[in-house]
Parts: sequence; structure tokens; C-alpha cells
Amino acid sequence: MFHSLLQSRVQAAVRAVLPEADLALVQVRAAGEAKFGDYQCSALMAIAKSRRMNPRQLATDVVKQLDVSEWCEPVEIAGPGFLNFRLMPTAIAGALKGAVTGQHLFFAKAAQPRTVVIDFSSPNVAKPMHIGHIRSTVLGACLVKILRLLGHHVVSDNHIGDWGTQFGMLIAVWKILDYGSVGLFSSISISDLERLYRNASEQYKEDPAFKLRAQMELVKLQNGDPENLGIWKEMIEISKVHFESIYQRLGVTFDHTLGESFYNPWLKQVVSDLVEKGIARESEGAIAVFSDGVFTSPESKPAPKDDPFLIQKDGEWVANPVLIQKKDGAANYATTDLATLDYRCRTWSPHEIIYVTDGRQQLHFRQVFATFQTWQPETAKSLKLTHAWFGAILGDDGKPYKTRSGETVKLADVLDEAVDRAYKVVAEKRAELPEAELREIARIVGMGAVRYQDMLPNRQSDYVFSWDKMLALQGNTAPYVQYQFTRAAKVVREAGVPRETWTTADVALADPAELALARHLLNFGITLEAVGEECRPNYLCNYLYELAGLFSRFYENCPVLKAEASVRNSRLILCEIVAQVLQLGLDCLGIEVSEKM
RNA sequence: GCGCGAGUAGCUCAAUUGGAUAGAGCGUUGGCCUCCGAAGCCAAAGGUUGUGGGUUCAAUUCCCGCCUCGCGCACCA
Repeated sequence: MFHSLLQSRVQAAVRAVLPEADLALVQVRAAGEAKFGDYQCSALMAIAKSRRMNPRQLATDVVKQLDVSEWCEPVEIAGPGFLNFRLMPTAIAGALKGAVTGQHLFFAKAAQPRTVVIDFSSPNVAKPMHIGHIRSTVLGACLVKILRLLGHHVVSDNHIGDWGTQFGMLIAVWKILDYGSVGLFSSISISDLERLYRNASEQYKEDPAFKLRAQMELVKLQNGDPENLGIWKEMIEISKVHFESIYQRLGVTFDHTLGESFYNPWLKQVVSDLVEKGIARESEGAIAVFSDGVFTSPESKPAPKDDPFLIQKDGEWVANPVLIQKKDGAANYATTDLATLDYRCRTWSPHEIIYVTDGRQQLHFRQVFATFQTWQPETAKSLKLTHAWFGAILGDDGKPYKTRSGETVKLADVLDEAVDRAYKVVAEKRAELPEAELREIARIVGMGAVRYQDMLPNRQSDYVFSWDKMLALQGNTAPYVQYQFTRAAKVVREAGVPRETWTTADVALADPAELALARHLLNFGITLEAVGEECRPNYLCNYLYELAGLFSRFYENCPVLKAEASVRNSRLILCEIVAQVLQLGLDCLGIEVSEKM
């Protein structure tokens, strides 16, 4: 929209004044506050500084070369050298016209589409999905939607934990308790598996004989024993039924669900390849990747703080390697992730891979990424590896959110309770509506509230889970934004005039509330791009909250249906576009809207 | 010990990555339904951005020291 048009004009003007200036510095951004105009450019101060020029003089020279009169009021030079741009109401009205006639919705498809693999959700087999999985699932799903909307090619992959040492003990208990006997088989649920898991890990810790048996069962599984493979597959199927029920409720789908086990055939090869290339070596019986040379010759240069394979201990840099093979010969987490990374590059040739996991895995991913860069430098050059990590969900006590009895909180229970609580509110507010409709609204409000609460905080912060705050009807919450949508949609619905008659009308913006609302609409695209670049859906939450608030103020101050014909049509268009942007924006967050609520 | 985060209004959080007078909600105080849905709107009060330095036209943001909290640091994933 306008910011990119203005940006190229300013860049051209700067080039005319200073041909050798770095134009990449010249950015035009949405102004923080309305009194400074709609957009601002602060780059001239930086450029003037590096050249020891007077910034205001440079600004004056640039403005002389700058013609943006088709969109803006005369450009204002403010303070030490800001350029402030204020759009003319006619230009804003023109953009709204374009939107209502379907030419755009304030964003543009990427000029250079990228291929992006997004790895998210990743629950573990034999355990129910818990509260912690919501962040990865909801964040990842949001990134998938936004990047696709912006025209990128996205591959979503659910990297489920279906391989690992826990299956030894699980199979052992399964056999001891005879889960496989006829009749019992078809009725095993995820909660049975969970009990099995708890039972198994207790015995594993306390009973040496059981531990031995578990290890034996694991070896048999890994060597392809048909019985153990069958049990293992059964556990995966049971878990997948459970995962699917959650994903269906959340409206999340994946292009692929390639679990850890999928990469099993390549693990040995990854290890031997890394050893052959001298990247990994034997150490204390295991095979590990060490720092690439800095540690072994400390006199060459000081150890960089950002080397993930070094750590300072008692004033000296010592090795902090990553293990790719345990001394019993088995592969581990890093090995699987390296094989996965390799597979994804071979299969999809992505420009970027985004991993959405919790923050505790930061070191792990730094080590995996660094290993990959020395292992496959050519591929790594054109590949961006992003760890979009997030913080913990805490209870009122500031500790990880648990049930009263100290167990992890199951995701299914959270979703149920959100909908139940929403139902109570809806049933009270809209008692006249039929039961089925109340249920549907409660589902939309409850599910929306859970997601919104999760994406609103900066993802890197821990946040405190609060039922009251989540379903609050005011403030920066999903119900507030959803409510403003229903108001806007209802005005359009009740107008009772054929769409064609009002969409062909002129848009005239006069009231300050109309102008403020329209101006904010223009920033939808900038916001989507920022979310995609930084993996921060909270930008979108805040944008939509502001849009909803501006609409609400417009709604209070500017009658639509009762206004005279020309004003009425113009305001109808505003309502229609606001409804569209709110709906699409919420959809990017995975949140539905309702015509009534 | 080292690393990665966090510390902003009484509480829960923002601040588009160095921009102009640090913003919301809750809570508190006070207004607005004869008016398109009040799940709404308006107003007031509330701040030495943990702390001490530094960098510059400009610092919540970048650099250095210190304090508090969370997480991580070799065979779990």
C-alpha cells in the first residue's frame, strides 16, 4: 500500500541528492501517533550523521526532490529531521474503494514467494496432548496461514515423537498387562496409554528386573521384531486418533505427519557421514560433535561466545559437545533432527525452516543448526533456520500450570472448560436464542478465547493462565474483537439495499472517527508481513484489537443506517471492509466469527 | 560457574527492533442507553522502564558492571 509507494519515492529522492547513499536504510514506516501523520521516515538523520551533514538541511534537499502530492499533504520536516507524511482523505477513500470492489484487502502477495517448512505441534505418542502443546500448535498454525496468505509456499509438518527409549518400557508393560488380548484391544484409549506410561516409568525407576526387560524390548523393537513393531504401531494409532480429535476441534491440519521414526533408516548414515567428514568423533564411548577447531587450538583466537559447542568453566573455555550417538550405539534427539533437516532440504529445497518449540530447546537447536552448517555448507548458505521459541504457561503461583493435584493440564480439558464457561456467558446474554445456536456461539467464543490469550503475549514471555482474563468480554480479548465483527456485519446485513448500489457509491470520509478507522485499515498488510518475518502473532492481535476499538468509536459517533443516502453508503462500505479485515485477521489466528453473539 | 530469557502503572501485559509526550486492559473514581446490539463508549488518577555507568541529535530498545527471578548446560526428547 502507501508505505511502499512512499518508500520508493523517498529512495528515488535520496538517490537524486546523494547518489552513493545506502538506500536500504531508507525505510518508511507507519507513524506511531496520528499527530505525526500517517507515515514517517527517520532514515535521513542516520544518513546525515554518517556523512557529518546537517540532518535538517539534508531533509530539506530531499523533500525538494520528492513529489508525493498525488497521495499526501505537503511533506513536513519535523524535529531533528523526520519526514512526516499525511495522506489526503481522497487517497484513503480511493484505497477503500479498491478494497470494497475486491481489488485488494490492504496486503499484497510476495513478489518473490519463498518455500517455508514449518515444524510445529509435535506431541508425543502414548501421552495426551497437554496445555504446553497449545502454544506450538496455535502459533505454528497461524504462521502457516499468514505465510500462505502472503503467497509463500508452505509445507507444514507435525514431527510427532513416535520413536525413542520410552517404547521399551511401554511395550514391556503392555505385554505384562496383556493389553493385546482379544476384546480389550479395540477399546484402548489415550488415557489407558497414559496410565500405562505412568505405570511403566515407575517400574523402570524402581525395579531393576523390569528395567532390563524394557531395554530388551527396545532392542527387539529396533531390530524389527514383528510382535513389538505391531504393539508400537498400535500405540501410534491410538495416539493419532486422540491427536486428530484435538486438531479437528482446533481446525488445524498438516501437510505431513512424519514422526521421528520416519527418519530411522537414515540415522546410521548421518552418524557415519559426520564421522567421515571429521565433524564428529568418539568421546567417552559416545560419538559427539565438537567445536570446529577453536577449542582445540585456543591460542588461535579467543573462543567466541556464540559458539554453541563451547562453554566457560572456571574461566576456561571447555567443550560443550552435542551427542549424536550414545555409547550403547543408539541414536538420539540431535541425530533425528539432523536426519530430518537433511530430508527436508532434499525433499522440498526450502528457503526457510521454522521450528516452533518451547524455549528450553534453544541450545539444542543452536547446536543442530551449527552442525548442519559445517556438514552441508552449500545447502546451509541459502537456507534460513529459525527457532521460533516460546515461553512457559504458568499458574497463579508463577510455577508451570498444573492441576490442583499437581498433574499436567490436558489440552482437551482446557478446550472443554473454555467452551463451558463461554456457554454460561452466552446463555445469560442471549437467552432468547435456541439451544443449538447458543452451543455454536459458545464453541466459537470459547475456542477463540483460548487461542487469542495464547497468542497475545510476546511469545518469548512466560504468561500466567487465567480463565477470568481469557473470557473477559472487554479489553484485549477475542470476544471483544469478535463482538465488533458482529456489529459491523449486522449493520451491513440490515442495510437492506443491494450490494451493487452501495459499493458503486463514492467514499467520502469526513468525521475524525471515520478517518482514524480508515487509516488503520491501510496497515493490515504491514502487520501481516511483520508477523511472518518475526513469527510474532501478537502483532496481529494488537492490530485487530486496535481496529476493533476504532470501529467501536466510529460506531458510537457515526450513525450508518440513519444517515442520509450518500453518507450512509460511504459508511456502509467502511463497515463492510472492517468486517472483512476483522474476519480475515481472526482467521489468520485460527479464530472463527459469528453473525450473532 | 557459564549461557539464554525476563524485570515497564497496584495487577496482567504492549511498545512494529534506535524515534518525537512509554501505551492498553483489569482494578479505583466519575459520566453516557427514547438513539444501527451497552459483550459498548467517554473522562480522571496511576511511571526515575530493576540498578549504576557508557555510546548520540535521540535509549524501554545498543554496550559494560551489579541485583532478583525462570530455564538450560554428555548419552531424555
